[in-house]
Formats: sequence, C-alpha cells, structure tokens
Amino acid sequence: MAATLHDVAHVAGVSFKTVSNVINDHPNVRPATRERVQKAIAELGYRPNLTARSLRSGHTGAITLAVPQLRLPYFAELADAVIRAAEARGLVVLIEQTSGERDRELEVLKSPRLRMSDGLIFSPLGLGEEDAALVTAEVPMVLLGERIFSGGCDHVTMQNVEGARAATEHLLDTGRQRIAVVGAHEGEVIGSAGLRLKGYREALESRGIEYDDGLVAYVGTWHRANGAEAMHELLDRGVEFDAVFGFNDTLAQGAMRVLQEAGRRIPSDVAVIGFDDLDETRYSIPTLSSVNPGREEIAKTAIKVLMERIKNPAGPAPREILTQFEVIARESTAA
Amino acid sequence: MAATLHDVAHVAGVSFKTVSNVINDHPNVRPATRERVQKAIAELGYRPNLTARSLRSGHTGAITLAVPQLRLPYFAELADAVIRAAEARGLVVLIEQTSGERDRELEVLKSPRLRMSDGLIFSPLGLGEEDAALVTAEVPMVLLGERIFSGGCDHVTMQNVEGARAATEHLLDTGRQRIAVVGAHEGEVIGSAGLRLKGYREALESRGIEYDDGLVAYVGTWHRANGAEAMHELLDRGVEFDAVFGFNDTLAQGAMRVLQEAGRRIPSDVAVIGFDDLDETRYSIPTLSSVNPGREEIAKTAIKVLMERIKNPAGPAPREILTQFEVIARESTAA
DNA sequence: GTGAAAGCGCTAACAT
DNA sequence: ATGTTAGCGCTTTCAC
Repeated sequence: MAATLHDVAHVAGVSFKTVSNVINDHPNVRPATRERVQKAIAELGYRPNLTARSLRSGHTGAITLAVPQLRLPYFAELADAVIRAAEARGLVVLIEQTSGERDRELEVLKSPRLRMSDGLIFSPLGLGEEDAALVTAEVPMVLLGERIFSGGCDHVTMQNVEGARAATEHLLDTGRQRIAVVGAHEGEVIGSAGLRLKGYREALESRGIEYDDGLVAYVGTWHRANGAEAMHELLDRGVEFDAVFGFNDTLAQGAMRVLQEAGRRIPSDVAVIGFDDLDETRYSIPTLSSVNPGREEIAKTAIKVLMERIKNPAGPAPREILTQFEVIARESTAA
Repeated sequence: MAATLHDVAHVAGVSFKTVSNVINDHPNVRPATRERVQKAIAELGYRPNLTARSLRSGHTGAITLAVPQLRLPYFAELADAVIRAAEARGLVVLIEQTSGERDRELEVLKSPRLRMSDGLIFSPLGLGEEDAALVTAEVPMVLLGERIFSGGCDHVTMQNVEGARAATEHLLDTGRQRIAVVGAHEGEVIGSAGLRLKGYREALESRGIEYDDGLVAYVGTWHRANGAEAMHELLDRGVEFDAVFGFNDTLAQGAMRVLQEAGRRIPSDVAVIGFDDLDETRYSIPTLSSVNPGREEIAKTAIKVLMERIKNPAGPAPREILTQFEVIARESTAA
C-alpha cells in the first residue's frame, strides 16, 4: 500500500529517523543525505500518515464546526467563512449539523468524535443559558451566537441588541411609525430573537413610541416559510403597519413575498428590513435592507481565538468578543 | 488528562483487554465483569481515543466532501444533504472548499489530509475531461457533477441534458418561442453549462426552432451577480425574447431581478425557469420554476456507493449513476 | 549528522 | 472468560 517512513528509509539507505528529520525540517541533516531522502520520497510517492502523526503529537490539524444546518443561508455563509479562515491557518473543518436540537447539541459536545479534532466552534440553538454548565467539551471551544453567555469559554458574538435597535431606528428615520416584527420567540429573552426584540423595543422607547404586542409575529424557526407564515398571520390579524423588521433575512424574504402577494408595495406601503446581510438580499425584488452583523469577522475571530486556546488551553481568562455591525440600506427601506 | 483503557482496567481491576472487549461488545465477558468495567468507565468519564483506533483499524469514520464553495446555495444544500446521509450511517464529514479552481482541486486530491478520512466525495469545477488521469486519490472516491466522465471511479450525476431539454420544452409548451439563455460557458461541451446548452438546443431542434447564438449570454461563474450581469447584457444587445432559461436558480434569480428593474413583467412579458430547485425559488417574486435535479438522491447515493467502495475497494466496476429529475412549474412560467 | 528505542492508545491474534 | 503480546506509523528523547 502506501509507503511508510521505513520504506523511504530503506530506499534512501538511511535510518528512518533521518527521513523523519528531513520531513520535519530538522537542522541536523547533511544536504547530500537530505537530497537522497527527498528523491526516495518522490520515487515512492510517500505521504505522511496523519493519523499516526496525530496519535503521537496529540493534535489533528482539524477543527469541528457545529451549526444547526447548512440549508439556512446564514450558516452556509458562516461555514464558508470559517472554512476559509481555517484554511488560511492550515486547518481543515469538520461540520456537524445539530438541527438546533438540544439533544443533538449535547451529543456533539460529548461525542468521542470531537477528539478527532483540536477544537470546536459551536453555534447552539437548542441549548440555553440554563444549560451553561453542560456546555463543556474535551477540546477547546469557542461559542458563537446568543444562547449562552455565562460559559467558561471564549465567546464571539454579534451585537444583536444594538444592531436591532439600529435597524428599527433606520425604519423610524424614514418616517415609519408602526413597525411589525417577524421572527420573535415566545418568552425568549437571551437568544437572537429575544435580544433583537429588546433592541426593537429600545428603539421605540427612545422615540416615545409605545410597544404593541399586536405587531409582533412569533415563529418557530427562521426559514423562509416561517417568515411567509408569520406575515400571513399579521395580515389576517388586520393590524395596521407601515414597516416590517424581519429578525433575519430569510424571514424577511418570506414576509416580503407574502406582502407583495397581498398587494402591498415595498417600500411605498410597507418598508422592510432584515438581519444578516445575506448575498441574496442584493438580488431580491426589491433589494432588502439589512444589518451586516460582521460575519466574516466572527469567523476570523473565532478561528484566531480558538487557535490561541488550543496552543495555550490554560491561557487568558475566557473572552467575550463583539463584532461590528452596520445597517445596509437598500430599496426595501427607501424613503 | 483523558482516561485510557489502562486507567479503566486499573480501576476495574481487570486487564485492559477486557475493557476493550466490553467497549467493542465482544461476547466473552462475564456480566459481573462487564458491569464492573462499565462502572469504571463511567467513573473516569472514559472516552475512546478515536485517533488511536483509526491508526490501528485503518479507518477513521470520516469522509471528505470537496465542493467549490458553500456560499453557492446549491452546494450548501448539497452539503447539508450529504452530511445528513453520512450521519445516518455513523460518518462525519470534513468539508474542503476548492473555489472551483483547478489547482486547489488537485491539491485536495493529493493532500495527505485526505487520508484522515475514509473516502472522498468530489465535485470538481476547474478540472475537466482532459484531467481525468489526474483525478485519483489515495482513498475511495465518488465523483459528482459533469466535469469528468472517463474516470475510473464511481460517478453520480444528474441528467443535465435531459433536464435542460425538459425545462426548455416546458417554456415552449407555454407558447414561448424566443428563449434566451443565461449561464452558458464559452466553448464548453461537457460541464453543466455545456450539457444544459445541449439540452436546450435539442429541445429547440425537436420543435423545428433554429438556434440563435444572439440569445445566449455567457458568464464566468454562477452567482446571482453573474445572472444579473448577463441579463443586462442581453437587454443591451436589444434582442427580442419572451423567455429565459437560467442554467441555475441563482443565475435565474439575478436575471429576474434585472428583468423586473427594466420593467419586464414575469411571466406575462418574459417567462423564466431555473435549474436546481433551491429553497429560495419558492419565495422569490415571482416564485421561480425550476428543475429538481434529485439532489437528495445524489447525496444519498453518493454516500451509499462510497461506503460500498470503502468496504470493498476492489469491488464491482465503477458505476455511472443518474438521478431522476423533475420540472417544477411555478409562477415564473405560468401560461 | 545519524541511529536505536520507547511509546502515543488502541485492536486483534494468540495464549491461558 | 480473561490476559499477553505485537504492532498501526509516527515523533521524540537519548546515545553514538
């Protein structure tokens, strides 16, 4: 089968330790010997067995990324960014899908599989603050998202409250007064939905507008279909509104679709803003205003922090890192 | 650090082989002993070291999926499906992004990293038929897509020609005559673009309509932006058309956007159909007709075939597997 | 500068 | 039914 160090050593006529030295660029090898070894390596098409190397060295060169599902464009774009950031540092990425289910999330955390990687970037959806004590892994971990803050591990997250507040203020600035919400989670305080609702309320409050629960549509998950459903519900309720804040872009897209089906014009009748700044917001009809939560930065920072933690597990105290956000105005909120 | 078999054996007062027997459900263990060992395992929080197991057993329980990029919704949905299919069989998935660049694709094929997985599902974009000889890996491989057919490995692919032909015929059936194409690749014969163009031409021919290169817009990649650009170009050319066939849904979405900006109504002025049946086609304005290429089936079949090949590398001759497709009519091609 | 030997944690013959 | 032994392919002391 595949050639081993021994085979190479044999062909090159040296001890297999010398071959190892050549491969790992150790200093004490005579140029002539090195050359001979390299020739043997080429001849045999030798490739190091990384599994063996991992066993010996204790690290694998891989990290795990656990997300709800790649079908959700936000996580696809996040995974894309994480893989690129990891690759830039010579790491490969193993992806686990949790469907956002608590049990599956715990399973991933506890799986022996995790040890086949050097660290974990974990974006929980089912686990909550009350589970903080369970959120530990046998490898260094960086937490993403808004579900858990009290953990003892590094945490990279976007500014949900501030971003949502800015989005709402953007709508208010265009003269909108009755802003419907699509994507709230019943009773949630600390997840993305809870925090974005908080930002929404803060913005209203700062302008002296009273919060009206009748304008808020609650959903289960954040797929396009949920946005569509929620908008149907709002329309059925018969409440008046002149703007919609979709808690993410896919919800907003679903809602826009239904609004237009119902004959509402965007933005003249109803302005719409989303959250995430997905690529597709640039091509919908109309283009969708959104909040760029700093996804690239999240990915890059997560990788950086994780690598530091892998190098030095007992390093600095866990950090809480917030990314920059930016409101991107597009057609759906034109004045 | 982490407990090993030896630690468990020590605590349970047995030899470490017995522990191994318990873990691997070997028959010859007395219930009492088994129980004692299991208690020790629980007590120490023992988890097997899969790296060591891999080294010994020769397989890793992971497979590699190499795709251009997850930002392209088609590949995000494909990866999602592959991960689910793999998980159902107890495998995890490592994802490599190639950007569709030939060099990167070759790099992935040759990387020692690949041996940290048991097999490869490879969806090339940069490599072509002329590179077939280079498309070999040190692990079993299943090829996806249309770039390479002559390889000596299992190949799962969609019916591009037939699907494209059916899409075109669908447009013709609604009375359209001048069908523009968005997404062709200059001079390509065998890639998705080449094959879909072939299907388009076949459909025209079967109805006695002459092929007009003036109706074909060529692009570089298949992002939304390319679809938008291509449609701008078609409009600038001033050619008349009453339908558009986007070679994938993202291209079609970009094109629809530009068409509507230009005041063309869909489907009354121009009908539009895409390819891939992405989730987003169900929520755009208007909803986008498309061809479902059997993505779930591709994922499931690829995993199944790969596992068979892993189990038996010298097994049956490489297979060529085609999935079922289906034209999905939505608003964008309503009569 | 190069080689010999030990061992990472596990599985699988082969004893006992 | 349980224990012993020999590696998987590599890195890493430590000698020479």
